[in-house]
Order: sequence, then C-alpha cells, then structure tokens
Amino acid sequence: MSTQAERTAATTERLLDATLAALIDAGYRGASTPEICRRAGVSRGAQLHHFRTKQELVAAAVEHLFTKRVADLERRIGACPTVIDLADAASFLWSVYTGDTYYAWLELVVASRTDAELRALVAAVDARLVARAERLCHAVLLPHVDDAREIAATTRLVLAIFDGLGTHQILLRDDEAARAVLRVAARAGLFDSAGISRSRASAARST
Amino acid sequence: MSTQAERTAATTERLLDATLAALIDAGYRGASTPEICRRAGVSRGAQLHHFRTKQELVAAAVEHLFTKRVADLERRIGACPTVIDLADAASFLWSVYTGDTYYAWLELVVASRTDAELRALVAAVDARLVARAERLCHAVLLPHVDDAREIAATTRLVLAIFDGLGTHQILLRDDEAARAVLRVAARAGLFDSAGISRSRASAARST
DNA sequence: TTCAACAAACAGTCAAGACTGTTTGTTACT
DNA sequence: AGTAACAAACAGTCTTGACTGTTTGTTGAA
Repeated sequence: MSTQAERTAATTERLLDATLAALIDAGYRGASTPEICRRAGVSRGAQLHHFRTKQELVAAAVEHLFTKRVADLERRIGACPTVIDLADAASFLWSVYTGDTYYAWLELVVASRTDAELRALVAAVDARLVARAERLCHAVLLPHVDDAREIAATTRLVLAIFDGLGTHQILLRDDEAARAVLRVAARAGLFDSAGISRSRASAARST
Repeated sequence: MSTQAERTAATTERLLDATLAALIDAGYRGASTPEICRRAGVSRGAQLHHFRTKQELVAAAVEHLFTKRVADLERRIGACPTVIDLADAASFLWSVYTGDTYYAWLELVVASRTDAELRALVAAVDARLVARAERLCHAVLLPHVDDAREIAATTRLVLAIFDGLGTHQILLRDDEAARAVLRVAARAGLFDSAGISRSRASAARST
C-alpha cells in the first residue's frame, strides 16, 4: 500500500491535528488521549506507539501549532493588499491573529502556568514567535529605531493588546467591539511609527 | 463551641479560600474537590454538605473572587499617594492588577471558554468588573468625554494591555519588562487623556 | 525474483489511580 | 428530641500507560 514512512507521517499528522482540535473544542483538560484518538480515527495502541507518553504528544502538538500559526500568518499577510491605513492593518491583523489557533495557544499557555515541563516547551516556542513578531514590528512600525529594548517593548505592547482582546472575546463575543478598541489604539498612535516617534521626541524634551 | 451559623460561615469561607488557592496553585484542572478539602482542612462530607455539587462550589468561588479582587484593588488604590505621572500610575496599577487573584481569574475565564455553564457565571461577574473599570477610566483618563462607546473602548484597551501582559508573564517572568511595556504605552499617550484628545482632534480633522 | 526473517505499525484489553457524588453513620448545637 | 454539621466508606466513571497479539512493510539470502 504505502511505505512505512508515509504511514507514520499520515498517522502522526492526524494525531497532531486531532490534538489541536481537541484543545480548541474541549480545552487542555478535555484533550484526553482517548478523545484525541477518537477524533483522529486512530487506535490507542497506535497513538501509544508513536507517542509513548501524553507529554510527548503534547510536545509535538506545541511544535505543530507553532508551524501552523506561522504558516497561517505569513500566508495571509502575503495575500494582504498594500497597507494604507494602519488602523485597517490592525483590524486585518486581528482577523488573522484571533481564531482557533489562538485559543489552542492560550490553553497551552495557561496550562503551562502550573506545569513546569509544559511551560519549558511553550516558553521556548513562544520565544521564537516573539522574535518573529519583533522583526515584523521593526520593519513595519519602527523602521528608524535601532534600540533593541525599544523594539522589544513595543512588540510586547502590540502583542499584549491582541492577546488581551482575544481573552476578552471569550466572555464578550463581540468582534466589532474588539475592532473599536483597535481603532482607539490606532488613534492614540500606537500602531503609528510617526506617533511613537513624536512621543519619543516629546519624552526626550521633557528630560 | 460556636453557633451553627458561625460554624457554617467558617467552613464555607475556608472552602472558598481553599478553592481560590487551588485554582492559583494547580489551575482549574487541578482544583479537584479532594484537593480543595485537603487545603481547607475539611472533610469531603462537610464540603458536600455545604456545596452539593462542584458547580455550586465554583459558582460561589467566582463570587468570592470578585469581592476579593474589588476589595484588594480599592484598598490599595485608596492607600496610593497622589498621582503625578500617569506612567507611574500605570506601573502602580500593574502591581495591583497582577498577582494571584489575576491568575485565578484567568483560569476561570479560560475554562469558561469550553464550559457554557461556567461561562455564564464568569461573564456576569466580568460585566460588573468592567463596569467598575469604566467608571474609573472615565474619572481618571477621560473626564471630558461623554461618549459611552468611547469610554468603553478605551477601558477595554487598557484592560486588554494589562490582561495581555499578565498572560505574557506566565512565560516571560520579567516584571521589569512588563513595566517597560507600560512605559511605552504611556509615552504613546495611551494613559494620557490629553494624548487621546489630541489624537481625536487629528482624527476629526482627517474626516 | 522469491521467500524467509525481521521490524514497524496497529488493535484491543487490563490494572492502577483519580474524581465526583451517594449513602450511611456520628457529633454538636437548638 | 430533633436537626444541622461533619466524617467516612462506597459505587461508578474516566484517564493513563502497560501488555499481548495481529497485520503490514522491509531486508537480505538463495
């Protein structure tokens, strides 16, 4: 039928996708191995053959989620028309950033708060995500800034707004409200390199 | 020894405090009833006498957490010296906002994403918290703004930044980095009513 | 090329432990 | 006495990981 390698790849991918789906639909608590196997259409024996412990499966799923998020983001950003208004850009980014994969990620982050082993995995992957975000932020928002700490802090601020809004959306399922918040942020000059530069200039004067 | 009412009050309070402590230390998943009883020094029989189901216990704990957060916040804000710099104020708010009770709240919010009953409880309490935050935001940041939607959006933005930074702290345990982010936000005019007004004026001109 | 030997993938069952909620019994207040 | 508060044993369900056996693919010698 197929080679061993092909079978392995197919089964592991189904398991990893099922793990993310379970994480999204049922949360970290509900992502049990029987549930994942049920979704993947794979026997528990097969699952245990490929991932000897649940930790191994989760670790692989974290990596899988990272590549998926990055691929999603870059594909959709690549398909994005030329940006004119930074407020529109923020709204566009919001539509890319939120969604299922964000909530899968949030489940992992929150679970990792009380699980040191998981936290080590998630933190390592997060560092890579943040590094990418910093490069993007540097290119788009702060092309004339060279201070790494300045770039890092600005990136964190933008990420925090998106993450915070994503968390709020759990309780207040109102996408338009979230976009209104982003418009306020844009008006305040948050996504506007000129605005930030202007603020920096005034900050410099005040010292 | 003591009256029935006193015994009931003492036991329920110990159970509720233990529930929050378990939520903080072990997460929603780890906050099992045996664990809560162990922490409270109460037998499972007593727990089940006062809270017939876990749902009841969690519901009471959500309410307990709300009163605790509000009390903490108002007590510490009351003890705060006169505010001079809004960046310092943001840093102060951060020290009040983050901490154990924030993570207990986050556990509940994330768990409520995949638990409709819990979500109804948490959303109702969240609405009350946000309403308080809006009044505070109106008084401190936007005293001259009357548009309710404007106030709501600005409040959400500030809350989103704090919540997002709190989530980031799970992976990046660096309080100083979080404060640096808040300084960037303050410099961008986010916590500065004048800055927001100025931005609004320029936005009005552009239309 | 063909077939035997081997390895990997897969399926299903089982035991140990954990959690929830019920039931039964005991102690302390009214 | 009667009732509320508490304690402990128990039943049922779920999850994890171990174990046994079967099918499928790979390798190498004749």
